[in-house]
Amino acid sequence: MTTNLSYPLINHSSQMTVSGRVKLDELAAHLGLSKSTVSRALNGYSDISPVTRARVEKAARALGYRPLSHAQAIRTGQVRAIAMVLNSEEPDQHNPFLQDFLAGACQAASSLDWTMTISTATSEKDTLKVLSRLYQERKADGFILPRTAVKDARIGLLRSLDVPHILYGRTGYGQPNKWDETSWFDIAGESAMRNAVLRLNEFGHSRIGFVGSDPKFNYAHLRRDGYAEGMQAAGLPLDTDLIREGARTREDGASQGRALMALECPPTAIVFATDLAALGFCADAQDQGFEIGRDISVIGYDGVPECQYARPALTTFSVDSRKAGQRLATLLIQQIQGADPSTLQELVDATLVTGGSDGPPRLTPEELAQKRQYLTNQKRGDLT
Amino acid sequence: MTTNLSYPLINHSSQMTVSGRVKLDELAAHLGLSKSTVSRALNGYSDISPVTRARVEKAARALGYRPLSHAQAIRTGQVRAIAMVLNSEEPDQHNPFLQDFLAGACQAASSLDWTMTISTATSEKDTLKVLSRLYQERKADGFILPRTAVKDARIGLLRSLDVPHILYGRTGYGQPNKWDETSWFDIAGESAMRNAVLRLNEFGHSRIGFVGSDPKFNYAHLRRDGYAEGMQAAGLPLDTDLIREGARTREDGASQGRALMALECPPTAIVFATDLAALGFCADAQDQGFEIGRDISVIGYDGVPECQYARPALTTFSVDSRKAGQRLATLLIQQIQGADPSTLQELVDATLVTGGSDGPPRLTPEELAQKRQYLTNQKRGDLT
DNA sequence: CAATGCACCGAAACCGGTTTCGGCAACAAA
DNA sequence: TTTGTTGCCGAAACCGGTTTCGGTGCATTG
Repeated sequence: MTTNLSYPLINHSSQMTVSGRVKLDELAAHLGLSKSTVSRALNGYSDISPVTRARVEKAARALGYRPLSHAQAIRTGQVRAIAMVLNSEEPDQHNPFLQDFLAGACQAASSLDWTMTISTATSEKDTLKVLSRLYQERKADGFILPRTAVKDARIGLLRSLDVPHILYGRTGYGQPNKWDETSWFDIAGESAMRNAVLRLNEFGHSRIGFVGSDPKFNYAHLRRDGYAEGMQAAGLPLDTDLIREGARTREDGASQGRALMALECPPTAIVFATDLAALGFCADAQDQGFEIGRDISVIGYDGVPECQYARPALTTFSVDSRKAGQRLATLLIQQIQGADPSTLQELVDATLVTGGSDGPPRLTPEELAQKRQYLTNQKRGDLT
Repeated sequence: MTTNLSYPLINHSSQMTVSGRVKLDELAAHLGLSKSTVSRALNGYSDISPVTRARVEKAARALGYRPLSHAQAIRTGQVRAIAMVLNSEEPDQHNPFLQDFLAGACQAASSLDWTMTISTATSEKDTLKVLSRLYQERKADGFILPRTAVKDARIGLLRSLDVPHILYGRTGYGQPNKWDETSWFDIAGESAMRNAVLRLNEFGHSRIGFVGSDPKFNYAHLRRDGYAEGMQAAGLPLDTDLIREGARTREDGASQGRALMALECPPTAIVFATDLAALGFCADAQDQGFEIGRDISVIGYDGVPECQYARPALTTFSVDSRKAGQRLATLLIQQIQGADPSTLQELVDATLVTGGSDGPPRLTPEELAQKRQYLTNQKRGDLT
C-alpha cells in the first residue's frame, strides 16, 4: 500500500548522524574499541594510551557525542546540577537581583558543564519540602541558599542530610563560630554601612539615623552593627532613638523614616539597610516637602536599578549580584567535588555609587525640626 | 582509642531510614514482592491487583520512597524537567517579570512533579548552543522560548531536532499560518494598544503618538498594529509622523518621545509599547517642564513595579507574568506528554492599571507646541 | 630463556529503575 | 476433564553509561 506515506520514508544513513543521538556503543564501534575503553578515555583515566585518547576525543567531537547526564548519574551518583529554591511569597523579593544573579550562577555552572535548576516555594516550611524532594530525586547535587536567616532551618536540614550547600549570606548572628563549618559567600554589608556613616560624617552630619531590615535575616544585624561601628569610628554618640528596624518594603521605609523625622531632634541624614526602604522614604519625604540631599541626606544599600532613575539619584552601596551568583556556583561545585566547606568562605565589599541623595547638611537638626513644623502647618492649612 | 569521636558513632538501624535512601529493591523486599511488581504498582499498570497496589503505595509513603529521576530517565527517556534559556546580554532584560514568571512556571511544574532548569546565554548564537547542549545531555525534555523574534532561529533548531518547545509570544509576523504548528502562549498586546488608544480618545485626545519596540521582536509589530487599529476604530487618521519604533531602553523611550514632542503638531498623548520606554519619556519630559497626565498623557505596557512608584503613577497594561509562567509550563508539559502542539495555543489579555499619567488633554496640540517653545526659550535663558 | 612488570585494553558487573515476557493459579466454557 | 481465558505476579532483559577486574603483548630483568 502506498497510502500511508504521511510519515516520510527517508532517513536511511544520514538520520543516524543528524537527528539520532550517537551513544557510547556506537562511538566505540566506530572506533573499533570497547565502550569501556572509550568511556575511560573520555573521563581522563590514566590507563589509556595518549594516542588512543586523542583518537577517541577527536571522534567524539566529530560525531558530536555527548553522554546523557542521567545515564552517567546512575553510576556516578552526580547529576552535575546545582539548585536554588526561592521563596516566592516574600514581601520584598530579591527581584532585580535575580536576573543578574542567575546570569552569574548559570555562566559559572555552564563553564564547568553543570546546570542550574531552580524552584520556588510558598513558605519556609514548603522550602524545606522542596529542598528535600529535589535532593531525594537527585535533581541537584547541592544547593545555594539565598537570604540566610539568623536561625535558618534549611541549613539544619541539609546538614543533617549531609547534602552540599552554600549560603548566600552568613548565619547564626550572635552565636560565635556558628558558621565555621558551612561555606558561604557574602557581601560585607557591615562595612558598607560603616562607610556610609563615615561618608555622611565627612559631609558634616553628626546626627545620623539608621533604618534596618527584618531582624530575622542575618544581614539585618550585620548592617546595624556596621552602622554602630561607623558612629563609633566617627566619634558620634549612639542614640537608640535614631535606630529603627524591620523595614522590608517601601512603605516600611517611609513610615520608619517618618518616625525618625518626627523626633524632637531629627537626624539630618539617614542610612537605610535596603534601597527599597530608602526609596520609599525619599518619595514620602518629598511628598511632605523635604528636599532629599539637602534637607535630609539618604544612603541606601543594594544597588537596585531604580536608584539611578530616582530623582535625585539615590546614593547606594551596590552589590554585584552577577559576581555573587558566579562565585556561589563555583564554590558550591568545588564543595560537591570534595573541597572542605570550611575553606569555601568569601566576603566581598559592596561598591559605592554616588547619587544626589546625600551631601552636606543645609540645616541643623533644630532647623530641620522647624521646617518639619512649618510643612506640617502648611499642609494643615491646605486641608482647611 | 576514644579520641576521634568528632564524627558520631550513632546511626545503626535508624540511619537506614533517616539519611539513607530507600531504593526500589529495598521497598520490594520489605513488601515481599518483586521489584517489577512494585514498580508497576507505583506507575499505574493495570495488571496489579488493587489490594497489592494499595499496599505498595502505603509502604512507599511510609518509607519515604522516591525514585531517582535519572534512574527512571535512563529507561523512560524523560527527566521530567523543562528548561528556559535567557539571553543575559539583552539591553532590556525582562527583569521584573522574571521572578514572577519563574514562580508561576515552577509552581506549575512542581505540582506535576516536574522541575525547571534555567540557563543563560550571551548571544543569540550562544543560545542555540546552550539549547542543544541541554537537550543532548537531556537536562530537559522541552523548552520555553521567551521573547520570540519575528524570525527566530531557536524555533527552527528545536523543530528540526524534534524537541518539544513552546513560545512565550508569537512569531512569524507577516507570514500567515507561520505559527500554526507550534504551541505558544501570549498576551494580546495588540488589543491592549488598541484599548489604550480608545481610552485616550475618550479622554478627548485626537492626536495620539506611538513609540514601539525593537521590530526584531514579534510583539513590536503586533503592538504597533494594535495602535493602528485603535486609531482606525476611533476614526482618527493614521499619521506616520506619530509612529516611532525601536525603543528598548529608558533612554530610547526618552529620545523617541522627545522626537514626537518636537513635531510641528505634537501629540497630546503617547502610547508606549513598553513601560521602560514610557518611564524614560516621563522623566525626560518632566525635566523639560512638561506635566505628565496634563500637558501630555502617557500609557505604557508591561506593568513593571516602577509604574506605581513613578509620579504620577504610570497608566499601563499589566501583564500577569506569574500566570504566563504557569500556563507555559503546563502547556509545555502537556505537549511533552503527547498533546498536539497546534492545540496548545493561548492568548490572554493584559489588564489596565490606571495611574495619573493620562487624562483629558489640557492643551491642544498647537498650545502644546507653544508651551514647548516657551520651555525651550526659558531653558536657553537659564543657560545664559 | 623464564620470570616479572608494565602499559594498555576488553569483558562483564554494576547503578536503579522500567518494561517485556512468560508462567502459575483460578475460573469459565466446552 | 480438558481447554482456553483471565488476573496477577516474578524473572530477566534493558536503558546508557561507569568502574572493576583480569588478561593480553611487549619490554625488562635475572
